[in-house]
Parts: sequence; structure tokens; C-alpha cells
Amino acid sequence: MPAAIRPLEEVLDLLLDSFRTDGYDGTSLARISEVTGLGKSSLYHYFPGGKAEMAAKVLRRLEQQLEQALFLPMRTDETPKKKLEAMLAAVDAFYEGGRKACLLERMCASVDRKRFRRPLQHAFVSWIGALESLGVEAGVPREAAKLRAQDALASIEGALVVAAAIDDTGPFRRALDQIRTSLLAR
Amino acid sequence: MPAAIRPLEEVLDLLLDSFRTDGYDGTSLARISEVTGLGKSSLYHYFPGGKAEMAAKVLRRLEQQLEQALFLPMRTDETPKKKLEAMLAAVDAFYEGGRKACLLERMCASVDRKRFRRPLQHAFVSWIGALESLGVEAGVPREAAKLRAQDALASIEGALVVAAAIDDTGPFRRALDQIRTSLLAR
DNA sequence: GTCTATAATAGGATAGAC
DNA sequence: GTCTATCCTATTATAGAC
Repeated sequence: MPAAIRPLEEVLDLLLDSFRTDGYDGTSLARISEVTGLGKSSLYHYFPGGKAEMAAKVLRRLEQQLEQALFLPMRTDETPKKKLEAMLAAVDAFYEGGRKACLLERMCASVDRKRFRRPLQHAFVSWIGALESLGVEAGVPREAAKLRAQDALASIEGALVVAAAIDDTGPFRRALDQIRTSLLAR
Repeated sequence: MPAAIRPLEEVLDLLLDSFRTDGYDGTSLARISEVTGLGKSSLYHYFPGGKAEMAAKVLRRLEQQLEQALFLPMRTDETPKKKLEAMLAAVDAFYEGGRKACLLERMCASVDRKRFRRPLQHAFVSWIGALESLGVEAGVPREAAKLRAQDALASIEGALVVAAAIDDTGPFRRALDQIRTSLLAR
């Protein structure tokens, strides 16, 4: 697929948006065709493995974005506090202030979740690891930092669920605030 | 459907389990037939409206269970602390210690979520209202109690997502512990 | 690479006998 | 109330022309 290396990433972003909105099971090829403007033939040209390959590629793209938002900031020599701010800003932007759902959560909910188990688990563990490292760097004992990291991620995921259900982004904003004030506290 | 009033509730429990596990979109009639042991004809006999009616009835059944676990304990004259304990025990049991997913979350994730928007929103709001009332009864100002209630529910939902993803019920146990120690704190 | 056409299957739903 | 058979549509996927 030489002629479309750049556009393909845009296609993946559109797919990501579809999957995070309607879930893997709920997103049909017809819908994907609509959303991307690509005919089915084109879709199978880019993704010979069909829908499953689309999802796998989308997950890889998400991992790239997590890299950008989580690991890249980690490697700077800013203070942990500043790095955390950068992460939270990225999270806020990615979830559009709590108005967009989480791809990972939606993929975990699919009947075919076993197929995506590894990449999904990896994404969660990476994310948790990044938050944990930040805590450690700020002087939090490793074990405590790990639990805080798991709970921080859970608070984000749960806030997205509740925010969507009650149509109020408040829970999401407070979740981020809570992480900001307590993840690195001594 | 006179001959099956009692068994029908068992059928609904099986449906609830299927929907919370595989989601609404991911649960096929074939699967429902397998799980319940009922042929398609029988299913349509009990649920003329098909899958959508099954889900609607399952949601109503869940609301009943929430009633039992949340509102019924509320009407006793126990201390708020004791009532909270009863709620948490019910939640722990219902989610099997963090090993089972939340039906509400899964239904919210369906492509057809609009169809179930009202009952879903109602369930969330009821649950939040019950937690809020407990806080108020314990002396927490109403507005603060409401936000705490939203965040408590979010922490449960998020903990379920993360616990399933990393295959560790720790986040769920800690979420309940956290609620136990802080929901009613002055 | 994209199009039209089409296959093959699964999903939801119904009819009519029993 | 349940069974067998069947219908219709959507869904995934492929073939072959351009």
C-alpha cells in the first residue's frame, strides 16, 4: 500500500473513532465504509484480514498515541509534576473533556475480546506503568505507586462511563483533578 | 405467559448474565437460545418484541435488584454506616468480587444505546441518588454528597473495567474499601 | 486502488404444525 | 408452549473488470 501511507493513518483515526463510539461488535463494515469514504474493496485492500485486522491496527495506533502522550513526556527532564500535567492534558484532549468513550473499554466488551486480549492488556499495563513511574520518580514507594496508578486509570475509565450515562462531564473533570492532586502526593 | 412466571425470572437472570458478559450487540439469539435452553419460538413467545424486549426486561430486572440492594436497605432505621456496609456487600456479591462486568456499562456501549437511554440513565441516577441520600443522612452537605456519589459509582465502574483488563480484582476491592472509608466522612 | 457484482453466512424474526 | 422449517435482511468477505 505505497500510495497511501499518510492517508492510512487518517483512516485509522476514523476507525478508532467508530470503534470507540459503537464498539467492535456494533461497528459494521457498511458503517466503516460510510465513515471512511472507502468502498469495501478498498478496505480489504488495506486490511486483507478484514475487520479484525482493522481493530488490531487501530489498537496499534492507539498504543502509538499512548507512547506520545505517556512515555515521550516521561523521558524529558521536567519535574514529575509537570510531566503529570502534560499527561492529563493529553488525556483530557483525547477523551474530549469526557465526551468520548475509551477504545480499550469498548474493545474489552466485545464478544471477540479474547482475540484482542494481549494488545488490550498490554495497553492497560503500559499506561499503569507510566503512571507508576511518575509516582516513583516523585518519591512514592513503588508498590503504593502501582496501586495508585491502577486506581487512577480506573477513575478515568469509570468517569467516562458515568459521564456518558448521566450526560455530564463533571465526573471526568473531577477524576483528572483528583489525579492531579493525589497521584504524586507524599 | 401464565405457566412460567417463576422460571421467567431465571431466564432473565441468564439473559442478564449474557448481556453483561458479551454486550447487547455481541449477544446473538442463537447464543441466548443456547444459554437459556429455550428455542427461538419460545423466546419469541415470552418476548414478542425480540432481543430489544429481552434487554428492556433485563434492565427492569436489574432495577429491581438495585431496589433490593440500594433502596430497601435505605428504608431501615440502621445507621448510615451500617446501610453503606449492606450496599457494599450487595455490590460485591453482584459483581462477584470484581470478576463480572456491569450490565449498565455494556448496554451503554451498544450501537443501539439510544433505544435504552432512558432506563440506563434512570438506573445511574437512582444509584447515585441512593448513595447521595446516605451521605446527606450522615451529615454531608447535599451538593458534596451528590458529587461523592457520582464519583463513587464511577470508581466502581472503572474498577470493573481495569480489573477485567489486567485480570486482577485488586482495583475493585480497593474501590469498595475507598467508598467505605470516605463516602460518609465529614 | 477502486468499482460492481456476488457469494456465503449469520442474525433477527415469523409461520404453522403439534 | 415448543418444534421444524423458513424468510428476510444485514454482514462479512471475495471475484473480476477497470
